[in-house]
Formats: sequence, structure tokens, C-alpha cells
Amino acid sequence: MSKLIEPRTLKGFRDFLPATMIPRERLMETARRVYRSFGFAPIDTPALEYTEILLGKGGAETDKQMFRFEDSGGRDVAMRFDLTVPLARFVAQHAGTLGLPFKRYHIATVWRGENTQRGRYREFMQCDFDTIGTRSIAADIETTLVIHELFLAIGFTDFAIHVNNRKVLTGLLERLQLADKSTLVLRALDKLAKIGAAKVNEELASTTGATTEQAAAILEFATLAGTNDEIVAGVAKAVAGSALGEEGVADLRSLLAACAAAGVPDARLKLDVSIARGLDYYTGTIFETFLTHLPSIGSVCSGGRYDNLAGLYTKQELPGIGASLGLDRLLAAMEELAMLPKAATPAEALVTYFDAERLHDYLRLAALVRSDGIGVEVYPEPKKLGQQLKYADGRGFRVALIAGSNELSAGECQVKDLRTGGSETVPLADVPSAIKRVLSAG
RNA sequence: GUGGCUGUAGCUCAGUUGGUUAGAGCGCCAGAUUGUGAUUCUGGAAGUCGGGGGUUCAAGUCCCCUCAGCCACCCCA
Repeated sequence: MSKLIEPRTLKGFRDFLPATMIPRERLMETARRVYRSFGFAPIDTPALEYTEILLGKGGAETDKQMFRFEDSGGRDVAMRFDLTVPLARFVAQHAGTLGLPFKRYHIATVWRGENTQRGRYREFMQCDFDTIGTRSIAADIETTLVIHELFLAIGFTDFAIHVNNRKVLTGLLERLQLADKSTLVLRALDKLAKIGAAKVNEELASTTGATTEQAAAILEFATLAGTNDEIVAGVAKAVAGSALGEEGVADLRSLLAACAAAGVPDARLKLDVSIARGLDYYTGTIFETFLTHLPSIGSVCSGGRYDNLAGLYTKQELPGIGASLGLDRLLAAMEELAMLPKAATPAEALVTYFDAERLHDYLRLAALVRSDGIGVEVYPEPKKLGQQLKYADGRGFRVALIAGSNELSAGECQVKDLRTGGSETVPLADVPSAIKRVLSAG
């Protein structure tokens, strides 16, 4: 006899059991629904691309994280590590037929060969949406509103979209004559919340060679606090004189005003001048979204504006703005926050196989219920009723339909609410509406 | 990729200075209860002690390697 192969999965790659796949699919459906409601259209692209396509913008870091190999035809290929770079290639290739502005959403798996941690996997799903081909601040505003709507639709009320604008940072650095060090400064600032002002100060001095005055100015800027209005005022003062900086301030003002007018409460949209995003390609508005009750898991939805998305692939200048929901990270957070239902079945109702002679009646009953849009399963064996109810309860069914020959010969069926334990007996034709009553009750 | 912590039944964990057939609770299966699930009682199944190698008369316990998870750095969803 041959030796068994140990069943196992790769580091950072996971199986999804029904109990996690059900809420995962629900999240995707929610994201799709919200994106569509704002007019974003779905697209898809290949998981595998020519390495030169993906390598373009990222630099050494993404290079190291990519799953890259030679295919059997000798091509140098790699698996996509985000959905933005494939989008850039996609619009460069299809802008002609798509027309601009182009709004798309893309829900797909991406791969990064980095070290794993809670909420950080090597294979994970992103839910991106982007608006390509417009510089209008209206797109920035809409992006913010989509993120806000998305989290509400998922079921969160305690979250904060941190917003900033690269132009104000760049403006400040221009004034301080540190513009050429912007990436290093941004990296240091990004850590502010984590390591504190003193450490950031040290890092600024050591990596950028900033003088004490320069570092102090940057930190004073980054630690501006108060209401959004107060921070905007502080920022305006700090960048005064820099055309770019003043532009950024104006953008932030428009964004904040429009979102407030659209009903986004101040608590959920925070101007946070310390967020910077490591990625170089952002040029304007930038976002990071944090969960109030689990900030340690990091940003669960991030994005921003870029001036020229596809410059590597086309001469046509394509500005755009978008954001990415980290579905798997969010799911890990929801799991930890006990926000996920434990149901292991996607169906609401179970028809018990009570009387061995009545299978046809049960199948007919199930079809009737199903035709009303309710998920229903018929238990496959005429086992003891107690066991069938235990199965129904364990799997997370909400309703059990019980009918022995007594009920069936009277043309009736018992509809049992598995949460309360109560039940009512109704004519067969009324079973769907009785189930709906139970479902809407809780 | 670098460093640290962890790894015993499906789950949560116990396991004494290395010493006979590795335990508990919960869960699971069956019965008490041939028309009603989260109670009670009875019985039962289930463990390559993450994997491999080494030290030893003897390893779940010590050492090395490896795999995986978590934490920090890095970066990011």
C-alpha cells in the first residue's frame, strides 16, 4: 500500500469552510450591490500577467512579494499582487472602446509572497472600485461616499475614514526644501500613530537628514489635532505660499464640505494629515479606513487619487481615483469582533423526513417553499425526529417544517421556529408566508 | 525576508525533576425516549503528542532541522 499524502495547505493560503464562506460571499454581494448602486461596472482580468506588466511601477518591494515563475512556454509570468496595476494595463488596452470616464469595480483574488499574520495572507481577496479619466473633485467625493456607504451596508457604524491629501504634504516639503525626500518623510509619518512623535523625529533626522527645525515643522504639521475644520485651518497655515499645498487645502475643503452635506458624520470622516500610504503613485486625496473597535488590524479599505495611472502602458494621460476593500482582512476583523453568524447552511428551512412513505409530499412541499425564494433542504433520511431537529439546529437553520401523516392528510404542516422553539400548524399553501413571518421576527 | 513566541482528541486546555496502556471539559455518535432540538442519565468513537532526525535503558517532556499559526520589523488589504 502506498503512503498517504498529508493533506495540507501552503503558508498564507487557506481553505474556507461553509461557516466562513457564507459570510464571505455575503460580503462580496454587499460590495457588489453598493458599487453597482453608484454606477460602477464589473470587470475581470487574468490572475497571471507578463511580469514586465506587473513589475512596472511597484519597485523592489512588490518585486520581492510577487509569485513569479516561467511558464511552460518559457514566458516570464507573475500572479497579480493587486488589482490596480492590472487595471492600468486594462484601461491602456481598452480605453478606446470603454470611453471615459470609466467606472469599474473588480472583486478578485490577489497574491503576495510576504510573511503572514492575522488578517495578512498570501492569497486574499480585494474589492476595488475606481473612476478613471477625470480630475474632478466630484470623483474624490463620490469615492468617499462609496466607502462610507459600503461599511454601513456591511453592518458597521463604528469606523472612521481617514482622509488626507498628498498635495498638502508635498506643499509643506516644498516649503521646507525637502521635496526630494518626500518618500522617506511619508514613510516616517505613516508610523506616527504606531511609534509616536519622538521616534518619528529620530527617523526623520536619520533617514532624511532633516534639521531640527525641519523635523519640528513636519511633526507640528502631522500632529495637528481638533475638529476637521480646525485641522484644515492649521494645514492652510503650514502650507501657505506653496501653490500645490494650497490646491490640496482647497481639495480637502471641498471634500469635507460635500461629505458633510451628504450626511457623513464628522466622527466617520477624519482629516488625518499623518496618513501617507507607502505607495508612491498617489498624488492627491488618500484614504485609509479603520475599525474603531479593532484598530490594530490596520486599514481595511484604502485608496487614493493618482494623476497618471497607466503612464507605463500608454501615452494617453489617465487620471483616476479609487479604493480597495480588503475583504479577507475585514472578515478576520469581523470574526474577532464576533460579528459573524455561525450558520453552516445558506438555506433557511429544513423539511424533516418524518414519515418514510411521504417523501413525495416532502419534495413537493420543498418545491413550493423554494418557488417563493426561500432556501430549503429536505433531510435525506427518515431518521428520528429529534436527530433531524438537532441537525437543523446545529447547522443554523431558522425553521423546521414537520409533517407526519396526521398533518399531511389534513393538508397541513407544522412550521417550527428553531430559535424560540414555538410552532404553528398552517395549511400547506400558507407555509411560505409562515416561514417569512418567522424570518422577519428575528 | 529578519527576529521572537506557540503547536497535545473536532474545540479549549492539563500532563509534575524525561519513567509503565496520554487525561479532562465541551462537541460528536448511539441508547434511555418508535411525533419534536440547546436539560438529565448511560454507553461509545476519536490523539501520526505539527512533521523528521538526534541524545537516552526510557522523550509529549531535552537538542537540531523543518512545517504552520501568532507577534514585532518591513510593507500593506
